[in-house]
Amino acid sequence: MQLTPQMRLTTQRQIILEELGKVTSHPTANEVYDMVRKRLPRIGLGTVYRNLELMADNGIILKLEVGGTQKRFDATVAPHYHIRCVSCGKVNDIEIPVMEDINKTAAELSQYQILGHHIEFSGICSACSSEEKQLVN
Amino acid sequence: MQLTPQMRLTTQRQIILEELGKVTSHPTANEVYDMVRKRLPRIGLGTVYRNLELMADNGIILKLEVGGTQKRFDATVAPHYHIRCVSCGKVNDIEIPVMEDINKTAAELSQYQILGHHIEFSGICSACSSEEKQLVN
DNA sequence: TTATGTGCAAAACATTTGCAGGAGT
DNA sequence: ACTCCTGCAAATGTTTTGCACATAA
Repeated sequence: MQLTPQMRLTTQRQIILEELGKVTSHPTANEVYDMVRKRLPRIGLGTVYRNLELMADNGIILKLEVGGTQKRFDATVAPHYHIRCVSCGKVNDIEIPVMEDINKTAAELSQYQILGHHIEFSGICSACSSEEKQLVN
Repeated sequence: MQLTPQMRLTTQRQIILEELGKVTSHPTANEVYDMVRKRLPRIGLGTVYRNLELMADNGIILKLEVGGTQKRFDATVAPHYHIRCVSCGKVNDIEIPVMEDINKTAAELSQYQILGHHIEFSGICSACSSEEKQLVN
């Protein structure tokens, strides 16, 4: 997708951005669609996909290419890391300091022009581990 | 998918594993299918998916949930990190020492039971950056 | 006014699954 | 023999796209 300097501020885009900003849950495109549809019942899923993609390309939001089958979106563009529960699939932020220096290390140890990095932890969230205990009993 | 202790050694499984072991390119399921089909022309894509999934669950291979639309598979199960070219989409290993300690840090700073982590760098590979130069000229 | 954006529906991909027949143990 | 596994094809799930109409600038 292209960076279009003349990107119009449409109602759909405003509301997508507002709704994404309200949550910390890193929703999938379909979840954003459901949230937005409460306010704009006639919006199309294609519009949601197109605009999330466009905003991600323009650095307004973050597209997370994490584990699981669907892409997720995040209104927080400042660098940070994520943790995914292997049991329920939910993705959360994790408050670990960002390692700025490893990009330099990576540049030295590879033939690539490094653009960035992302860390994804995997684990079991507290909600799922208490469920697990209940099942065992 | 389940861990079945009585997992049979079929021709299909042997060949999938052999072919995956031959390459360092982290192929997608479809690419594995193409490789395997040269030796087993009647194998089904479903069989490839089923077996890659099964082997990943048993720790025989690694399933990479990296950027891009498709999952990728890796015969090297020892912990290591990856780098993806944002231009051509290829995924390579990157020889950066694995940080074992950050799992502990993550456990302290979160409510999760940490199982592991993965780092994915993004950048532009040397092949793509030389192409880029040619296009500019 | 006019280029850009939207809704809708179809298409394109990626992956999973049901089932009848085949093969490993 | 008795499971487990495979090939095939259909189903499912996710994302992209074509197009006629709508709308922001």
